[in-house]
Amino acid sequence: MAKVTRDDVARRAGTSTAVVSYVINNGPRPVAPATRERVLAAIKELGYRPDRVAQAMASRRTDLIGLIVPDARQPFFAEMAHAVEQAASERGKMVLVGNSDYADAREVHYLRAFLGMRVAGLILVSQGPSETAAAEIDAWDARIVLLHRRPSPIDDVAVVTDDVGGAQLATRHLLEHGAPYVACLGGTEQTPAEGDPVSDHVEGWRRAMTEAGLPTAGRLFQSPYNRYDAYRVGLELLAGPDRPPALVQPLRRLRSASCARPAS
Amino acid sequence: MAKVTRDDVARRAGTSTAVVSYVINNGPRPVAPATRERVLAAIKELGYRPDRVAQAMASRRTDLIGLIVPDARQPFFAEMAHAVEQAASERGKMVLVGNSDYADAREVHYLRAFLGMRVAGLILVSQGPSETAAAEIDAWDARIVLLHRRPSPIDDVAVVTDDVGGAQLATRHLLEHGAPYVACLGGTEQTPAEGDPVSDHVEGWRRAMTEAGLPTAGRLFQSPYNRYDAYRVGLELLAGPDRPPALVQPLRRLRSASCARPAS
DNA sequence: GTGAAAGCGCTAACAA
DNA sequence: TTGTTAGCGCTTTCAC
Repeated sequence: MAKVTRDDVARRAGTSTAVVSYVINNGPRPVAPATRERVLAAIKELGYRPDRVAQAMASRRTDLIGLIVPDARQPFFAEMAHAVEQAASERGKMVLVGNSDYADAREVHYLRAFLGMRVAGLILVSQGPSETAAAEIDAWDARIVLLHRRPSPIDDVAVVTDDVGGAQLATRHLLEHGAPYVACLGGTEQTPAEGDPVSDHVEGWRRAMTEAGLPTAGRLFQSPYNRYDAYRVGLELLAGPDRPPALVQPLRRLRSASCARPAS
Repeated sequence: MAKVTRDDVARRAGTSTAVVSYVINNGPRPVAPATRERVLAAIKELGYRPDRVAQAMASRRTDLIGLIVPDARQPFFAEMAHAVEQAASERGKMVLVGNSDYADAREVHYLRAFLGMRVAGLILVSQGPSETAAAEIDAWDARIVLLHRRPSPIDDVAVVTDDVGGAQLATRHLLEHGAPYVACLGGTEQTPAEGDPVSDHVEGWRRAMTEAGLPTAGRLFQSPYNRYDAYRVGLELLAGPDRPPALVQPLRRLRSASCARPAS
């Protein structure tokens, strides 16, 4: 099937190519009802589909949203990706998904690729503080939003949960229910970076314990950063000789969110 | 930061715009080493990034791969999407992901949107036989591949597992291990469509039972099409009065695959 | 309300 | 090996 272009439609409808555009885009100029009908009929008869690439080229904007996540196989990010896709779809946008696999290089790779594709917007669930990523973002003054994590080198609008507050609330809640103390199972704490959800959870737990006058020493447990190991460590902990009376573990589930805007 | 175009680079390097293209694309014409150096230097100095949309427009091909799945939140499809993305990324392609959410309309929507975006290729994990989807595919003679499911109205290259054979093997295996009979937990069997993995699994189980001279009546159980309900039904079954001696349940995990090519 | 035409930034003939 | 230039299919300004 030979490609049908806007010119074919115009010819068939006996109008100019501009009018065809006006009909397709509902603007920017008005079109007489009768003309519009002729154009629509021609479009249907010819099976015309506008070429989105050409549209993007001429209008200088795409209908693409880029989404970079550490690993979309993880239920938390899978859920996130699905939600983003749904919201985008409702607004006539398509979503490019990239997995950074927790690697700086891949994060930068997708940043570069997506921005080069002139995405209308980019959502970045950063996998950690990365100077190269920050530099890459600066190079294109692009519309980007950080989600879930707010690594310090990148200074953009961010949508994050109140991780410190949440963990603090949870811990306080358990204490109020009579637990003598609360242990915390908090991921591998290497460089407790600000803006890292797990670090923030641990911080929230620490605050709640401290405000209750309880020591935290020896009550923070760690496991590799995935559900299987966390589960195993949790079981060991609960079955061991020093079974804690209560335990908080950072849940990876998006609920409410707060929005931080950079000074700019 | 004002947009840097290829023309700026050419001017800066003191060459023509064509040479800049030759350098960027490593062809189609050779470039003298010295000239190449000047161009590369100019690119770096100016922070030039080729506009992928313009490239696509001019070359009439994008670096986009479309992937349509029923629901990327499900581990099976999440795994699949990740694998596709990884393979695409290795080949310099980006992946557009669309969830059909098991709805014809959404499947067609993404088919139309992705093909309109002139994706270089499209992978469709169909959510079921759909005449409209088939029609949409025919409308664009596009490069598409069916994955996991091969609904009858769509006649394209398909990559699927041997679902009948797999279930048959599993059932036979259990019987050879001495099970008096094998029950099957097989999803909601509405219209046992050919090419639907679960229908095929059931068929495989049926064949193995039949070849062993065993009746299947009353031994096929059904549950809604998700892991939670399947788990519940499975538990009930195993705890009930008619606990079957052995049970096969279609696993949703990709292993080996066979490739069917249409007559064309 | 409609049409002519100038780009959008790049690729790839074709010419030199 | 390098340069010139005609498009790619569409949007949008501007004149009618």
